[in-house]
Amino acid sequence: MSRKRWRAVKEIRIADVARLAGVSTATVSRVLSDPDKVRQKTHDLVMEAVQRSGYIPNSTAQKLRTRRTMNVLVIAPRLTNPVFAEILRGVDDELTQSGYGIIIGNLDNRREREARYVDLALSRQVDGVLLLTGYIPENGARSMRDSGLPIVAMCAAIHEDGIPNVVVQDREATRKAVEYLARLGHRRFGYISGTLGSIIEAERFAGFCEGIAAAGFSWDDFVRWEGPFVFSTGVAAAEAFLQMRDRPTGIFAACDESAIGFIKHVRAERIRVPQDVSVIGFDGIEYADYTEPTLTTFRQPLHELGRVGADVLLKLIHNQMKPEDWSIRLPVTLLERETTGPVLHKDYKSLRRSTV
Amino acid sequence: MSRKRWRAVKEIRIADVARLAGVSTATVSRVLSDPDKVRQKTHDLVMEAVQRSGYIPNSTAQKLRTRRTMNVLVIAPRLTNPVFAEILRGVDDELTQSGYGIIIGNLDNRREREARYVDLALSRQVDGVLLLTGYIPENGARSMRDSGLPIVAMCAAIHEDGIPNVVVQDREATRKAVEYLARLGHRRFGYISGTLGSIIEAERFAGFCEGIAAAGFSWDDFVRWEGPFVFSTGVAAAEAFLQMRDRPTGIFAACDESAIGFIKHVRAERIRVPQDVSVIGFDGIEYADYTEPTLTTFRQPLHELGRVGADVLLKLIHNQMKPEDWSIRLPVTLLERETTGPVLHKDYKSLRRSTV
DNA sequence: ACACAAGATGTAATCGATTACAAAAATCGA
DNA sequence: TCGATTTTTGTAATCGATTACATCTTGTGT
Repeated sequence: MSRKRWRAVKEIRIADVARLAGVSTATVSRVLSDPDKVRQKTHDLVMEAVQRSGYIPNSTAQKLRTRRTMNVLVIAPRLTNPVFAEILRGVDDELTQSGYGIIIGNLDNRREREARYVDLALSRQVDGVLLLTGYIPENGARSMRDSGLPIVAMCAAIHEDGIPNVVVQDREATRKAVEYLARLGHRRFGYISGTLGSIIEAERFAGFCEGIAAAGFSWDDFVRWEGPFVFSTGVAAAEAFLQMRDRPTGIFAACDESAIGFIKHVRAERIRVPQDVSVIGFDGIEYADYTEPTLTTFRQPLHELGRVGADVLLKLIHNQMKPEDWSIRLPVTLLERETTGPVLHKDYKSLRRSTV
Repeated sequence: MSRKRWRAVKEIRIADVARLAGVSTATVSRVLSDPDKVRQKTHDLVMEAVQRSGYIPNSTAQKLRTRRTMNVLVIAPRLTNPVFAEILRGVDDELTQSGYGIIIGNLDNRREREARYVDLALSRQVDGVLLLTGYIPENGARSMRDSGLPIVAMCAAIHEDGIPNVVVQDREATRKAVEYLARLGHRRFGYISGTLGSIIEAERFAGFCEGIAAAGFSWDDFVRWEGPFVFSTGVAAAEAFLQMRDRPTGIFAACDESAIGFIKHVRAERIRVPQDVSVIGFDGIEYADYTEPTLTTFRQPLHELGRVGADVLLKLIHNQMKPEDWSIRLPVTLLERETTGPVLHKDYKSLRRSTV
């Protein structure tokens, strides 16, 4: 009994308001959703009853009847990575404006958690899905698409009919990263990967390889360190780097966090950045402004990406477009800062361990 | 017509499955929610129909009937701050296990956005609310509590009947921070605030003042720089700091991001940390491991905080406790790292501008 | 003042599940 | 085999709104 005390609050239903105002439930509903449909006098009458009773419509009942949940599911690989937090801000800005809510699906870098959110989507708890993740093959995306649910891919492009892509030109950017390093005189490269199996990593690595080829290098001219999009991947890469005889001098990291982890770790071992090794990141997160030295990186238009993605999803939900009409690729911009520079040891093909 | 193509997927209802299996909807429902209540044979029959039709229950209808939404609202001040992302991870881990979903309410540091989420909660879109924010006075929290909605405060403690607090001992920690700096020989202090008007900032500043008093100093022995919990607050503080004649040597920042912003900016002006100025942060975010020098800070048990808060909320939702039974205060631990050290200029009460 | 159109309101069906209660079927003991 | 008991299944009410359609009011033009 006493444990019920805090929950014992009477729920006011639309029928209560109707009775209080002496009208039908239909009229109350109309006052609340389409005031022009009722006479001013009735409107005031009803509104007073609403005020007096403190009525707030039960949104679940509304959802059932109108068949719109006014919620969108956002599936993200990891929330602690500011990249996704920032995209989410953009999404939020756009959706909030239209009265939509956000249900968050956080994979925490564990792919198997995806299934749960696919189920959630398929049980019609949401009107649409924004996919900030993507794995190869993309079964989750397909099954949601097949169920008729509007869905937008905002990781790297998912090449499936009925799934518009709102992505950045990461492939092109990564290619440019290699060219940029090559132009600075680098001849031996390092690639710090992102989450294996993710489409986004595949895209970036493909771009990297294109860059290697375009600059006239071969597969033997780079090493690849693997790991998810986190700080520690960069640290692990740094450890491997420090063990090498012929160390690369031009490093590209598929995300800023890895780049930061790498730099922190090699500097602790008295490797100078950029004099001994140049590092280029990807993302343009705010942290990268506060590292020492400040990180050269590609800035993704994260907030805009979020807004545009949400906007496309809303258009899809409102049937204002066909999915195939939309595939947007936003540009990324290179921020040349302090972690990249020309190769100093011109005679060496690479920075040898003994020179440190 | 063609624009409808992607949405033209027949929805399968429980009645369809019932017809397919030759039973009533009640039986289908029972098979799905309480299989022991039906005969094995019927069970198999129904399950086959479910499989064949690809039936997934409409969760909105379930919610309406059962009066449980299986969703929880989490109101957070800002998602790009990893503190909240990390707490959210803990919350997510706990809630996902119990089948609950998370609706995110991101204030983006703008207090006026709170109203929207209070409405969302009051319209019964969620079964409970986790409040990672809190302002003075706490009207939002009160009105949700009054409506009978389970709610847990996870910012600093909200002192209201019916609202359990799951918080960290930030007041005590902040007091210790001052004592720690005093023990290192610092005599003049700086306090970089968090978001003004937030309960959490009030708590930390109160702790700071307690520390000042406890260590035998007066109001004249510290300066306070104000701003929200972001990097740029630290930068602004650094700018003010650089303009001062009698600079403090012991700085406490109410969050790690501000501390990092401060350090970055003063180091760019050739102030050495910790030789010229000691800085102590609060939060223990991952990025604080990667700054140079590494940040001395208080580590909040963020993930645990999230788990415990979610756990308390679930107990509340399931009526397994009364709110007043629970107020939990988790300890924070001081991580002594590289941004704090003894005062070098013993003769000076503070670091004068000319000595730089 | 009357006929008719336009506007306001009410009645009742509907969204898609769960579940109390009733009815039917299966099980059991004598 | 029969009646009593237990188990399984079905019928229909219910959750709380929206909205198509019917009905009743009001307003307009003649």
